[in-house]
This record gives sequence, structure tokens and C-alpha cells, in this order.
Amino acid sequence: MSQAYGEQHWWPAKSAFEMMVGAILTQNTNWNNVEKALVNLRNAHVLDAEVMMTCNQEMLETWIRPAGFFRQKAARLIELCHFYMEREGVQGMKRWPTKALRSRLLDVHGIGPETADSILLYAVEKPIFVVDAYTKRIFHRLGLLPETVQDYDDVQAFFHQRLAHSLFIFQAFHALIVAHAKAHCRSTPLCDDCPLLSCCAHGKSIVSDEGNEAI
DNA sequence: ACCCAGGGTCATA
DNA sequence: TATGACCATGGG
Repeated sequence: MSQAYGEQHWWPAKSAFEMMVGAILTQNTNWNNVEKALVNLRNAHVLDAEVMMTCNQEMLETWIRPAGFFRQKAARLIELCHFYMEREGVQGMKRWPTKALRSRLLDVHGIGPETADSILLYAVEKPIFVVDAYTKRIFHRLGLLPETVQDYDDVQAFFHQRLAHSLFIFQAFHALIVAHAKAHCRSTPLCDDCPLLSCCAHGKSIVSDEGNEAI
């Protein structure tokens, strides 16, 4: 996948806090829309936990409107700011064991498993595998991940059992999975040169069974 | 006029 | 435990 898609330079953020904000904003939302919201926040000079925490929620809503779900997300950003300050920023978070920090993140209203793990992997730089819709779809279709495994924590455990627990591996792999999913979006009928099929023993049978399904 | 996107929460059964 | 509704915008 590296050879096929190259370096992915994830996560595109100038600071750890900006990364966390992006993690909230991108929930079920196209990254293009998230970028517009981030530009608005930057122009307003509120891309900082201490500043954002004090700003008016209706103002926040207008800035992040392009990212959709703006009312929920504005409230979630405020919650994130409180968490960030209470934990003394990313440096403070780094001092905590991954498991304990993860469960504190999950206590924050509006932060679920994927958002928590994205923050842990890309902002706090803890070696933890991020599971998203792409990951499940791709590996289910390849026949590598049993269809019976659907639950977030179960899917994550599946990969944790099979991959080296390396920050670099987890960061790069998740990024490449997304790159692969985007490259073979629904516009592509079938990919003969699919870098995953070529290294998957079940590839051919999956392809013939699924017909013209991409990924 | 659809469909969906790098989810999460809440109400039902 | 397991579905379904809801949140909202912009791009294909």
C-alpha cells in the first residue's frame, strides 16, 4: 500500500489541539467541509483551547457551520477544551497510560471510540489502531476480517493481535486504508491493480463473487 | 433529485 | 443487545 499510495502525511494539522478539533469536526463529515470550518476558526484566532473555551457558543456555531452538525459540534468543542485544559494539554495527556486516558476521553460527551482513538494516535501519539467504516468495509470484503466481527472494540482487538504495536505502523496503516478507500471509491467499477487484492489469497474469488463492487 | 461523508447519542423494543 | 432517528453541510 505504501508503494501504491505513497506517504500520506497525516494528520494535516499545525498543532495537537487543531488535530483534536479536526477529529470532532470530521465526524461523519467530508474532510473538505472540515477544512472550511478550520479556516474560519483560524481567521477568528480561536484555534487554541484557552481562547476557544471562553468564546460564545453561537459564534462557534457560525464558524464551524460548513462542517455540518454545527450545534452538536460546537458543544462538543467546548467540552473538548475543558478536557484539554484539565489534562494540561497534550503534554499532560502523554504522561497517562493509554488505556486510562482512553477511558477518560470516552467520558467526554461527543467523543466516541473512533474519535478517542484518532486523538490518541495522531495527537497524543499513543500506538493504538483506529477503526473506521473504511477499515471494516475493506477487510470484510477481502475476507480477511470475519463478517461476525462488527463491534468496534472487537475489530480493534483483531488488528492489535496481528500488527506490531508501533506508532509509525498504526499511523501509516490507517492513513493508507483511507487513501485506498478514496482511490477506489464508487466511480471505479473494479480494480485489477488493487494493491490489496494482489497480496490477498482470497482476492480472485472475492472479485468474482462481488462482481463489479469496488474495494 | 438523489447519495454520502474519516460518528455519536438517544429513544425504543 | 440491537436497530432506527436524528443531527446539517457541501460535493459528486
